[in-house]
Amino acid sequence: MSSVPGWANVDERRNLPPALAVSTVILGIREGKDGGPDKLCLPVVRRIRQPHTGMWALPGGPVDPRESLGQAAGRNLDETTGLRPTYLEQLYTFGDIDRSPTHRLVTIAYFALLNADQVGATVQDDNVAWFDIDDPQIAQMAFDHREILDYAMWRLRNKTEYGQIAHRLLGERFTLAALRGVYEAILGRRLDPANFRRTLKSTASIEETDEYLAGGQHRPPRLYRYVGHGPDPLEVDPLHD
Amino acid sequence: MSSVPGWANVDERRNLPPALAVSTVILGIREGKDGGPDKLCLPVVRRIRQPHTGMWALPGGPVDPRESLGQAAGRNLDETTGLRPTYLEQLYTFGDIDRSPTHRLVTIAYFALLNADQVGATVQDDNVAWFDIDDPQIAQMAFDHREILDYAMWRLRNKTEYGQIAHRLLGERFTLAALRGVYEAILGRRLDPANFRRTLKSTASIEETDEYLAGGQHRPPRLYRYVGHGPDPLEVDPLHD
DNA sequence: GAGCGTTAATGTCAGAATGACTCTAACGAA
DNA sequence: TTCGTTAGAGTCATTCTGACATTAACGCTC
Repeated sequence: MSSVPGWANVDERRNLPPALAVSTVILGIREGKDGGPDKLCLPVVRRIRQPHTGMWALPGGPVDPRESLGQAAGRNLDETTGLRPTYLEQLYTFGDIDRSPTHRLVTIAYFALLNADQVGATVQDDNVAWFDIDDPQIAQMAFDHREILDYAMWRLRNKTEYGQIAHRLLGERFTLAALRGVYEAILGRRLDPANFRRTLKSTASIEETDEYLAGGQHRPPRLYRYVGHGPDPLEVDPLHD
Repeated sequence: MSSVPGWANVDERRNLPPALAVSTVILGIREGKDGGPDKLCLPVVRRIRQPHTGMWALPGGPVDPRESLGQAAGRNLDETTGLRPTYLEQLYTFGDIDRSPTHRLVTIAYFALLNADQVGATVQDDNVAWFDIDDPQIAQMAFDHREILDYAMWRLRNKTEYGQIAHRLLGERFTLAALRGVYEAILGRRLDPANFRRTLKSTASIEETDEYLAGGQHRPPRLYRYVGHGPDPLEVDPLHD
């Protein structure tokens, strides 16, 4: 383990308090190419400092003493990518001793969702890029960020209540086919359209509107709306679910 | 907000890095009194320092720079209560600005389980006590610890895989009735013994032994064993579930 | 030892939920 | 008008679930 300019060396850092940071996995959905299934995608930032210079990393940064953890996640996200997601939830805190080669770093990981028209709309910057979730270019990431991403996907797939999550990846109104695309992207398998319709119609959180999506080549699909509980909080607090 | 001896005052602490601590919700199970349902219970410690002096709090303490977060939780647990649980899992990180009246405090909450013969076996100390989960004496706790406890219960109830959790609250071998008692204590309602048996027999993680529990007044029940995946890790890492 | 009370363990049955599939409706394009 | 495609409703067999009945095996009492 080598000493890096600007950082305390190994012996010194043992007595420093751990640095506190937040990182965020931000997922959006993008239509599948030529009839393929929809894909989850995310923005990542290129590291311009030591360690892991040049590698892709999750957006994030230090926690200011005057802000809460959720606020820190939202602010860092805005500053590095210009994104303001509609959903933000705490994932897990990573604090292994050697997860950063240069100093002791404790990172609170967050999980965010973007609706369709925010996907791709980051600041113009060569150091920010979007990748599909299975793109080989992010098979390796800085620090343990690839593990954080895998954990986020695991959590997403094991959510019991999808209604909330699916509707935040789409807009205010959506077709059942679009919603099914979201489910298929998350679960990684095709779903029967008829059965999907039946089960979703039996859940109370989605209701049909009187509008139809015009302009398509075939029978126009009805638009649906998510009727969740209450307004959209910036941070979903699991204490009050 | 008053200045407390030994702590930085409000203006000063705004520029200090947040203090990092761990706290643990440790649950065990205890047989119901006179035929009643089994009860979940936990040890708590009395605060002997500012703030919230005299109130009950979750066991915990600061994170040492040389240990991982899980190690910090286990060590603090052992030092304050003498307990070494068979299961330890990270819950959530609490970091609101005003959760401590005296300083900025970020707490990583952990969740632990004890098997039956560890319940009540804490160090001899007037400042450690065991309470049933619904005991009015812990309706209020120091800091936001009551919210942490409520969140731990919510998480426990919403676990999809109970086999692992239930068996760690019992010993190596257990009867189906005892296992049902655990489920009933967690879910807070009675379960049909016949249906409970059926569903559990269909899960692969529990297998029957050739032994029976002797000494009872009625037909001796068969003993079962949990056949989990691999050895017991001190810290369950959700990345590799 | 026979009968009784209690718990262990198995069996049955109806209704709900689920997956695979068919059928009809409504659009644009040819 | 016909055709291809997607929207949306319906059918049916299988599985899952909750409620309840039945049999087995102990200790206890008489």
